[in-house]
Amino acid sequence: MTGPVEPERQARLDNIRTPRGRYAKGVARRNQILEVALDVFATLGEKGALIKEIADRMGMSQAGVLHYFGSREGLLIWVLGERDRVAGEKIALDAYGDPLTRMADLLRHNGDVPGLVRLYVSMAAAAGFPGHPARDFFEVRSTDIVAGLREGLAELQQRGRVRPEVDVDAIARLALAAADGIQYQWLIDPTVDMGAVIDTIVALVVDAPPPPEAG
Amino acid sequence: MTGPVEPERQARLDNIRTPRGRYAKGVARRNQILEVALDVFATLGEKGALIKEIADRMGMSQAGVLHYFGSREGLLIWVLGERDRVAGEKIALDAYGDPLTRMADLLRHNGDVPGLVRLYVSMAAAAGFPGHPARDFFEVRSTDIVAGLREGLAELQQRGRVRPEVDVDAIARLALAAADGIQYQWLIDPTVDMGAVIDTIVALVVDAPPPPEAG
DNA sequence: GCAAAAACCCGAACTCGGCTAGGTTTTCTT
DNA sequence: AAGAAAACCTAGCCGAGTTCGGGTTTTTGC
Repeated sequence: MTGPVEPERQARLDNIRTPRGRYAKGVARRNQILEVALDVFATLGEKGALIKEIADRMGMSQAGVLHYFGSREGLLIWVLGERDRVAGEKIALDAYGDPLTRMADLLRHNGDVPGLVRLYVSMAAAAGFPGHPARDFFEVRSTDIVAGLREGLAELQQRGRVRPEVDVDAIARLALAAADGIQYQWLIDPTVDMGAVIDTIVALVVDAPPPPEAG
Repeated sequence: MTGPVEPERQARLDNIRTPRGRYAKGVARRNQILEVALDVFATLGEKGALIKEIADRMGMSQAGVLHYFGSREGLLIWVLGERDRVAGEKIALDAYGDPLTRMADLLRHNGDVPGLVRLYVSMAAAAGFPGHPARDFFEVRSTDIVAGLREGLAELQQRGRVRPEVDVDAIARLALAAADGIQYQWLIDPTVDMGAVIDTIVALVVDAPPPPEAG
């Protein structure tokens, strides 16, 4: 997210004492913590993801972990961001089909990591509180997702695979809501097929692609 | 929910000591606590809903409150049930239109009680954990809702207001997922119209009612 | 009506987890 | 090599839920 800034030069000119930034060891450690935390959340869930647990696995103290993230919630937010980044990479690979089908794929992939789904859902709930540190994260995130879906759907609409009377903005919002909702539906009943919900939307809205050069 | 049982007679015959059940004062107090808790959650949200706060408003001690519910989570579950009950009563009054439109109404009504929505969402997330005491509650609840929707939609389908090729079961699940998802969408952006998402589904699936006895 | 039983309810201690303060060690810069 | 800042630890505080023992109030059987 935030790469290492380098305000040293300008600050030097201003004769202002500049912070050094993290040491090499520090950034490595920080990434390790993130990795471990991701794993802990995935297996133990948020409830079991005590910073004590993470610290133990890292072979360091609680305070040591806190040193990097300030608070437990701070760590949580970074874990979410990391999860998004990883998922984003994965989805970028097989970037075929319409945006909704891609979303369905992503959801099915989420079926492998219940701990993270749980973390995501509970963080989202907590972030609903005004002033919550993660609120920004989710706000940006959902805005981006809706925008992406709308764009993709509008393109399909221009190509004639979505009927012109369909309100692509409404569909985009519906898809996001359904995707979010089905995840915690799935948490209490793991037999539900998360992708199917999005498929339902696709079936209602997206027409089959035209036969390849009928002739 | 659980009325005062009366196994005294049989137990007497068996010469077994029977529990007395709650006293009149007890059930009254319990209901008061539930009412207060509902209000506290609605205004302060789950984070601020300390049992200390509820106890203070009741003019009693934390332990006193706990006496009735065993644990904080126990209380939370009862609050959710109570909220469902109240909402159910309200929706029963204006029981017009198709089931989806009724659901949209309910969602819009939820816009008045952000604290409860927050509680619901975060509890649902927590209940995702295996063995969580609230898991049962949510399981039964969503099963019931999906069944109700499916039934209502099937009826509409028979009356010809839903096209025969539509999979009512899939739509029911989609609607529930969308309803759940839009709620926490709304938590982080209160400007979204929660009902609109369901309306989108209605627009896709439900045809206009036939003109009243044309001719 | 009068015990006795059971529910009611409190004060106080205990637990557990996040967080802070402050000091010590390690790493980097010059 | 020296000094400054990051890395990291120990110790302890604090807030919130939970437990426990015991006293008080309400019911109920006789």
